[in-house]
Amino acid sequence: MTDTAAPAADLRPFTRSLPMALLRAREAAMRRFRPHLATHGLTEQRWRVLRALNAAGSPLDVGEVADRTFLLAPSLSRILTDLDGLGLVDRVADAGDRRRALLSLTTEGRRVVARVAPESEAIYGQIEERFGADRLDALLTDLRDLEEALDEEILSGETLSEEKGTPA
Amino acid sequence: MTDTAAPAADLRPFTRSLPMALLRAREAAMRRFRPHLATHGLTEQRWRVLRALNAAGSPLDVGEVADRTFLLAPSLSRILTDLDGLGLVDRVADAGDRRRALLSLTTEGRRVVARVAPESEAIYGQIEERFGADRLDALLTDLRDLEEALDEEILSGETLSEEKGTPA
DNA sequence: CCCATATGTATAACATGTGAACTAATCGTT
DNA sequence: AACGATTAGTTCACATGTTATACATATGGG
Repeated sequence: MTDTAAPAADLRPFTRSLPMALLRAREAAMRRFRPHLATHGLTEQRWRVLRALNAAGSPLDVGEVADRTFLLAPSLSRILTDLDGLGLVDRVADAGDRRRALLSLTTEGRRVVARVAPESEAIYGQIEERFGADRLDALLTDLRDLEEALDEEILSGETLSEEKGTPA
Repeated sequence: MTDTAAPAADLRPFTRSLPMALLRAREAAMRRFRPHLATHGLTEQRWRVLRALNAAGSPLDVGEVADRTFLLAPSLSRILTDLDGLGLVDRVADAGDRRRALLSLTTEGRRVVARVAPESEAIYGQIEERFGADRLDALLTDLRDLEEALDEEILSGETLSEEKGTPA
């Protein structure tokens, strides 16, 4: 009695679902990076943290790193404990605001980045080659546009009551 | 000692990283769906399983559902236990091949799909409206192309110099 | 000063992602 | 029929995602 054939509702097939398409494309890309990172004992997320600190050059607080790596605070908190334990990242309390923890790469952390970066960029080069560098560039622009379009005013009519209140 | 300013390596900034762009765009989309699904006690992944079974109309085995929902076997196994426990999905052993478990929606499962589908499609309509239906269509095509380009010969090729250095 | 509130970060609890090992059933060969 | 190899699914172990909550320090009135 549970295997009748009539669908209960009309739903867009997965092949036309944006979240599924984004997930699949991302997974196709990550399948190329993950084995490489794994040989260096890194996960994708740990690598994102190392990259962010490397690019910054100067210490960042946890919130900054969360924004730049697009990691949620609980995940980042665990990852920092791990990277600290591995001796790749240094955590020191901010002297001016002791709620903040300032993060920086250790010497060993920089060494790991220097070792992983070239091959990581090489893999990226392969992706550019396969899909076309110009087309990839256009895709990145589209994705950025999409993100901006979707991030605006996320719930219809819910908030935005913070406006100046001046009657129309 | 750990806060010198010179980056250890040249790395593409996150703003030009394909995996990050895909992740951010997907998250922007999912932020719109998640609250809706949560009000029905559904996670994104459970909803994908219900959709797949609904679209199929006839029972599917676990492997088929894994392929269609793009879920890995361990995740799907747990999710099926949950959906079974919730009374939304039925699991019966295949008579012809007793390794297989045949999955179908229960009556209650179909009821949930019928309840969730309309609003889910409405949210999708909002996304189309914001980004442009035609542009979204083109994006889906690009993403499909990208996936195909990256999935080719990744298993057999071993194109990358697989240096067997000792894992750090 | 004292307190209420806000902010930065961490922890808890549960669900999923990921790679590996495991179990049970089937298949192909002999 | 026996047996090794395959296949479908599950389970394990650990890392991350997601939401809610806790905790500490800062900040802004009274």
